[in-house]
Amino acid sequence: MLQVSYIRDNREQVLDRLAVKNFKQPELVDEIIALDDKRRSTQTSMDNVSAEANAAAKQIGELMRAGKKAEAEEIKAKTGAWKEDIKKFGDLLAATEEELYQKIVLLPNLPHSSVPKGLTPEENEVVLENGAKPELPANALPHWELAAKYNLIDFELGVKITGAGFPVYKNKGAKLQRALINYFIDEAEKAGYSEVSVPLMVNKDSGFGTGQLPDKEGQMYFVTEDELYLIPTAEVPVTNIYRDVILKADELPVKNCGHTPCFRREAGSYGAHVRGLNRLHQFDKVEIVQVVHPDKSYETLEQMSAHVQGLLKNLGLPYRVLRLCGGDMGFASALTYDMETWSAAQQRWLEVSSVSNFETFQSNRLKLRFRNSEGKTQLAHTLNGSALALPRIVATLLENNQTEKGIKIPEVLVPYTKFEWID
RNA sequence: GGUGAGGUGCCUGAGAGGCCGAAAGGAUCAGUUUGCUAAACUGACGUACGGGAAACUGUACCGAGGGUUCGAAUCCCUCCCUCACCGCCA
Repeated sequence: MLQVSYIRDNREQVLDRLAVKNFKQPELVDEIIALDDKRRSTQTSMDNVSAEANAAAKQIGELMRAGKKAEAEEIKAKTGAWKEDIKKFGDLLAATEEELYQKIVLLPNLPHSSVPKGLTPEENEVVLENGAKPELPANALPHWELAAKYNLIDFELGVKITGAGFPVYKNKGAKLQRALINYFIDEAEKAGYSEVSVPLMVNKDSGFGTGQLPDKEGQMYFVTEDELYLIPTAEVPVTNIYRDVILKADELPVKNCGHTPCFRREAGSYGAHVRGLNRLHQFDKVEIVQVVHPDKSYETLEQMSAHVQGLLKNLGLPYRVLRLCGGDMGFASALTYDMETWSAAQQRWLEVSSVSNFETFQSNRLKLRFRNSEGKTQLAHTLNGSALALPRIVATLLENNQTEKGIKIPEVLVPYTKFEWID
C-alpha cells in the first residue's frame, strides 16, 4: 500500500511510475488526493468540536464540585448539539477513510526507475546469463519421464491421494528434496540469515500485511471453518513476524530464512507447460527475507540476487537473471529479479527464484517501522526472495545431469544426499 | 469441547466515573558522581492522525466493536484472544 502523504506530495511522479506498470486507472490518484483532503478537513472539524465538548465536560465537573449546580446545568444543555456534530463528523470521517482505503489498496507499488516499460514476459530485460547450456544426447528425457524411470516421483499416486499437482516423492527423489532443503538453509545461514520455522496457515491480517489480500485471494487455499489461509510462500508468515513492530535502528538489517511447503491453487493453469514439476499446487521452498534501512534496500537486493546466483552456480545449473518489466512485475514489488534455469530436455527457461524489493509497500500495511537517527518512527523496507524453490531445481537437475550411467548429483549436494548417482 | 481467571505502555503492575495518556518498579537512553566495572543520584522515555516553518498544539487510543453519561481504562452489552484446570490427543 502506498502512503497517501507521498501520493499527495508527488502526484506527477506517481502517475509517471504507475504508467510504467501499465496501470489502467490513473484517475484513481486524483480521487485519492481529493478523498484525503476531505478526510483531513473532516478530522479538523471533528477535533475542534471534540475539544470544545471536552473543555465543557471538564468545566461541568469543576462546577459540580464547587456546588454550582445551576451553572453546570446551563452548560450541559449545550452538549447535545456537540454530540450530534461529533457523531456526524465521526461517521463521515470513518466513511471517508474507508473509501480512501478501498481506493488506495488498488494502487500497485511504484516501480523503481530501472524497471523497463513493457507488458509481457518477453519484454523482461535479460541482465545476465551464466553457465553453458548442456548438450544432451538425442534420447534425453524430460524430468517427468526420468522421475518415472528411476522411481523418484509418483504423480499418479499424488492424484489418488489428493489431486493433480500434489506429487509423491519417493526413494532418492525424496532424499534429493531433503538434501536441497538442508543445503539451501545451510547456505542461507552462512550468509547471515537466521532460520525460522513458521506456521503454514495464516490469518487474514497476515494475508493483508504482505499484500496477498485482497489482490490474490483466489490463489490461496482457504480453510473456511477457521478462516485461515494456507501460505502461498513463507514470505507471508516470516514477514508478518514484524507486523506492528518498531525496530531499533541497530536491529537492522533483519535477516531470516525458512523452509516451508507452499500451497497455490493456480486456478486456470493447464496444459503442456505445467507438466511434471513445472507447476504444482504444493511445493517446497526456502525463502530469504530481509527488513532493512531504506537507504540500503537496493544494495541488499543485489546481495540477495548474488546469493541466489551463488546457489545456482554451485549446483552447476546454467541460469539467467531477468529484470522484470512493469507489466510482468508483482503488485507489491518495486523491483524484481527473476532467476531462471535452463531446462535442457524441455529446451526452455524455468523460473526458480524471484527476488524483490518492496520498499515501504508491505511495511506500510504491516506498520513495520524503525526508529531513525532523529528518534522518529519510519517505515522500513522489506525484501524477499526464493533461495530456492525446489521443484524446478529438481526438474533441471534431473534433465541436465542425465547420462548413460544415470543422473549425476552435483558435488555440493553429495554430503547431503549421501549418494553420487541416481541410477 | 467443559469450567474458571484474565487482557492497561518495552516488561511487571496499580487505577474501580472527572484531578488519568494513565501510579510505582524494572528495562532503555542522556547527564552527574565514583580511578575502571558495578552502584548511587538527576532527567528523558507510547503510538497514530490533524494544525503549525518551528516551538508547540488539538484529537483518538487502556483487547475489538457498540451503549449509558455533560464526562468512561473504570459501568452495561456483544465479540475476540490469552492463561489455568479437566476431557481428548500427535
